[in-house]
Amino acid sequence: MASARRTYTRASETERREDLILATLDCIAELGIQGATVRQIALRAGVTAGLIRHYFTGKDQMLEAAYRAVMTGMTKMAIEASEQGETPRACLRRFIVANVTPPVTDSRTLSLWAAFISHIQTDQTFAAIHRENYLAFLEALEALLTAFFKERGTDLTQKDCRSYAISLNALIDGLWLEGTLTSDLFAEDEIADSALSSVEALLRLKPGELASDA
Amino acid sequence: MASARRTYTRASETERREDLILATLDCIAELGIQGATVRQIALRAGVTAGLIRHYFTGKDQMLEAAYRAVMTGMTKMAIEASEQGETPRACLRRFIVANVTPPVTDSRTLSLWAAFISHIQTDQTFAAIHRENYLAFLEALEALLTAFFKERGTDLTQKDCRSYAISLNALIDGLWLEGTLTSDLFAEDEIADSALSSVEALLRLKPGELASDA
DNA sequence: AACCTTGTTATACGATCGAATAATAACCGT
DNA sequence: ACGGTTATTATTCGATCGTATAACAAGGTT
Repeated sequence: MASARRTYTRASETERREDLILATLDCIAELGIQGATVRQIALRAGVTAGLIRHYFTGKDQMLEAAYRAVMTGMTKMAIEASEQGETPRACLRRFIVANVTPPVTDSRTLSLWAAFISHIQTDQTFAAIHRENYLAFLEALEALLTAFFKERGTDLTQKDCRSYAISLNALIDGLWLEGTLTSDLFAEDEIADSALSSVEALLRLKPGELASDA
Repeated sequence: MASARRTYTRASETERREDLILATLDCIAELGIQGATVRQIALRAGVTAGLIRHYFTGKDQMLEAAYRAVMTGMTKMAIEASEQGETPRACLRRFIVANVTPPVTDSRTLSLWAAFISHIQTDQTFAAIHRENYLAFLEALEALLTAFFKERGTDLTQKDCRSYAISLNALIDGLWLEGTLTSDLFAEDEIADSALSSVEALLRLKPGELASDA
């Protein structure tokens, strides 16, 4: 009566890592970071807990990998959206809207983001990951702004561009936060409309100069 | 050789609760929410772990109390700062600056804020606390805006006022976040200056109309 | 000064955590 | 088809978690 061992299939390293990271994110989003235990994660990934230490040196390293996955996923979605625009103006507009509408505004994503942010002060690696992504986002925004103003014929010092990027980034972050945390308080397109008209105001454009389809 | 018991002094209920909450916040800020265990909290509060359940029904309830303490503390500081202004314009300006400068921009506070935010999706009580404070902040901002525009003679529909408040709140939140998370990237007054000129832009004021001392 | 209330300590319990180790089965090269 | 490699499972370990309970001492009352 030897109890049979579980049957299993071997997976490629990248595939397995990905599964484990996704399972980690599921746990954090649904159960909080407290509920993201190696056992719970393994359960969701369909493996046993011991396997985690075969792919990561420990739980901490896996959390770091998960943080990277979340942040790069967010910026990637926004950048890809902007690349679908045909003019610098459309690119900028798409980038802004993408950041304050689904799938970027997602309660699950926010939950993950906040859980990791709270680790930045404690863990130096998390701080480094944050900085990487913050600077990448800022750079993307600066590039979009530069192209936009160049097309308009407005010349812009690099300093002003950076200053605009910081403000716009703050506004976008804030609207993303509010719109996601308190989504039931806002109408369908209220946040997106607010984002566009606010950006127009921040850049000292005329109303509709960025948002209108004309 | 009976081992002596610890000597202790009885404290008033409010005092003891406060100590325990402060100790909780210390733990979360320095060790992360994972490190905020009943034993560690009790250690910092100078009591033994069992006492916690004499003042709270459990650890969760104490965390909720701690969350309330953080949020009311933040909004209180900003509102008190605004009340020191003598004109509606000064009140608004002070309110904005207070939200993006110390002691509100404090890495410790941010750490606490994020840790609690990540619980909002999981715990309904945390969601309710968040909503209370968000709405209170929005109301305070709307009141400041109403007074400001009334003094200027600009009439403003309630809808526009709300819309402004949402945008301003987002900008303030975002700058608070960036300025605190990445404080070493910015010069002394860069964030505060950026906040004021951005608010001017958002409200479609002329540059300096809000910020200048004139 | 003896008593009563209760804030506080001390200790124990069961559950669960992350990590380590040994056994095993799946896949690959031959 | 077979043997070697190793990805994966299974099991165990010590530490630590939140909670429960009992013993105790501090401070007020009479």
